[in-house]
Amino acid sequence: MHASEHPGRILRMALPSPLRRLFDYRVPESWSQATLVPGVRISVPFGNRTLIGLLVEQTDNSELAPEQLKTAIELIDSTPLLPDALLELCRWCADYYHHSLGDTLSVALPALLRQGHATSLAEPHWRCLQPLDDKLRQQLQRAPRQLQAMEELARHPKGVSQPLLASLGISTPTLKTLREKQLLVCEQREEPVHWPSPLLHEAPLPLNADQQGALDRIECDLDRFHCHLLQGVTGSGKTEVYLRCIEQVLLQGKQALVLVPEIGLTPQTLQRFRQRFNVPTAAMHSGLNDRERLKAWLDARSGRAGILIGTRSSLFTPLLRPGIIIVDEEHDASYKQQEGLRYNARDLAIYRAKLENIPIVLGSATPSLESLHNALQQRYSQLLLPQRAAASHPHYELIDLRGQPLVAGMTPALQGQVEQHLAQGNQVLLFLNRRGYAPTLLCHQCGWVAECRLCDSRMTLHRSPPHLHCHHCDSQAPVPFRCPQCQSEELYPVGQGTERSEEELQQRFPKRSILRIDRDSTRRKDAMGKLLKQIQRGEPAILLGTQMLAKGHHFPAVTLVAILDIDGGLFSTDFRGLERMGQLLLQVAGRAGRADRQGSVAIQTHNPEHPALLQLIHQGYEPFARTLLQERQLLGLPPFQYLVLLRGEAPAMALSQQLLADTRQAGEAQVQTAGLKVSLLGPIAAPMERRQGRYRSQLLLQSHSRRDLHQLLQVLVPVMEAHPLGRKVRWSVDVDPQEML
DNA sequence: AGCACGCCGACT
DNA sequence: GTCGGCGTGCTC
Ligand SMILES: [Zn+2]
Ligand SMILES: [Zn+2]
Repeated sequence: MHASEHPGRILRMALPSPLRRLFDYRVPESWSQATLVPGVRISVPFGNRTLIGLLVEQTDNSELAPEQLKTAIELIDSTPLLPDALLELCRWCADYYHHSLGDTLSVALPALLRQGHATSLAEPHWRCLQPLDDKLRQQLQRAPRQLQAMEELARHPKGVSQPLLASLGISTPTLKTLREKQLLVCEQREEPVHWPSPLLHEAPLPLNADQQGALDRIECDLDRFHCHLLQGVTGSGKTEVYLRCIEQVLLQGKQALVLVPEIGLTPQTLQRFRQRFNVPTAAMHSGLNDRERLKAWLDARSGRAGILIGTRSSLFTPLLRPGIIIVDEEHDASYKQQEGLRYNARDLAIYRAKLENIPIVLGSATPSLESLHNALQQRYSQLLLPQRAAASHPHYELIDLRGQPLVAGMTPALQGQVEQHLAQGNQVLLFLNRRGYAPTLLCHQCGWVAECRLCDSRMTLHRSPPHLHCHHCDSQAPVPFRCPQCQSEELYPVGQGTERSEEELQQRFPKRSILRIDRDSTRRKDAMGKLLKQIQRGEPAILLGTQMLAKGHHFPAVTLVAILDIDGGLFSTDFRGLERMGQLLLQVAGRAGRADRQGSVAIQTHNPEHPALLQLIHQGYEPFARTLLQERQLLGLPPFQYLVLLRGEAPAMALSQQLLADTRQAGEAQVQTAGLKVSLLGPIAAPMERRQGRYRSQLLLQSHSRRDLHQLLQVLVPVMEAHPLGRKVRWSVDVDPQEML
């Protein structure tokens, strides 16, 4: 330890680098001490480049000798970019997921701030200085562009921002000309921070008794940390409860953070919030450009926005006066990041609520087993919304596929039902979770199947346009005309994808409109909107689609939902397979039924006796989930024990196996010496050994104790970092893994 | 991760 | 002779 000659003159920085440590710098002589608070951005020399990092703390001693330290370059902020709570959240997150703090902060901050952009988005505003009278019109008669600009600005005497004017086709040179004529003035302006009143734009909907009960419970702990699990079936009015909670929070002058799944942030969702409240609602989703993202972030931080709605990474957005966090569809897998910093936004949201001492509401019709377990253990309050606001519970029916002749993947019985519902003027939704034409292309003569060059998987056959496509690595290939093995021309598609079902449905129901909704049919911009519009008209139609159809959208004219093949979900290799199946099934089923009549749900299966499936449809989600919880307990799986998955992938299997085997050995030694209660399983080859040309294997750590797991990783991560194979093998630490694949 | 350095094969 | 492959080391 070296003491510096000037106390407090060493800057401990988190830098955007995967290195899991902090870096010390000297303060330039010229800087004043006063403004150096943790959380400000500072640019520093790093190797032979310059990086922008965040100040973590100031100290007067360093592991390194003073002459080994470089001097910081530039102080970018006078006030911290992130408030204490957010800094603490990022520190905790980096620690819990064993990630570098600098990289964690990079995930938390909008790209423009990482690059050093200012924390204000003041825009030039133009305002007119003279009324646009006839005399002035006369003067500008021969300058139509200038006249257009004056007309626009005369309509908005308070001024209009330059980008908005540009979008109306009014160019900056035109405006500058008018300024020279003393007709306009330009000023830098930021939007006001105060909220318009009244807060409400429209009156809230009346609540039923259950909704009121849930709201009362949440309101009674509005000023402190508490976690609520709001469990309500589709159509039970969860969103209205959210809106009423938010209203209370806004009335106290505080803000709300609403997290939604990746595909949940539809224009309709946003509209619902903006229609209810006059207070600005900021949205953050993948469709924003860097500037729009920064604007939303700054609006939340400054308190300008009363509500921030966003997907996973919005969790890291600071709020000036945090009041509540809502996690909608809390069971959704998209809350877990699947690469880099593998955080779970739902779990971090709970920790954030604790830090900020505010309530959090987890909402779902089909809660994750983790959250349900916590509610059953009384760690969360469980708020039930059992009734569907309008329609009654749908009617479920299992259809045995065994030995049945199929057309478009449907048994004769199901075809009959479809016909019947269409004839009554209703819509029918067919769910098939498989894109493309067929999952396999097979040679009838020799048994050859089209496989991916880079993965241990089969290529999916697509017809429009014709090609083979690997859904695991995105590689594509032309459809062969002859079998590459035996030259036969008898190449047959095997299995049923949405494209093929669409084709067969058109033959089976030639007079009906068939609307296919999957990633391929909605790829073009606007295509989704068009399809939704057509569905919303309510004319009889068959809607055929994948997961996309199940999430977010409501189809009031649908009275029959059919799941063409549930069996894939019943026998997944992943331990969450059944949980996922149940959640997806109920989510799809929730599309059935309208206000005035009961909906039907038909489920086709080769396993009509499957106990979990029977329990789900006869007793509902919670009994089904309780059974799964018992199984998890017996098997030592989450939420009863905790898991960490160490993954490795390399150009050869031996490399990643070796790294993980050595890691395991180091782990066993540590378990011995430190007396940790952790089991190490593996390394084993991943369920799909080769993916994108890389061989993958994994080492599983399992324990009753999060503390022991954490302590073990504290040793193992440096072992992997220092291992000579740690470079050749791409490895990652996945705490609380979502998928084992 | 990024970037430099350095050591070997194969090209003008 | 040098151009460039990637193994190795380092980043306050
Ligand atoms: Zn063949
Ligand atoms: Zn592939």
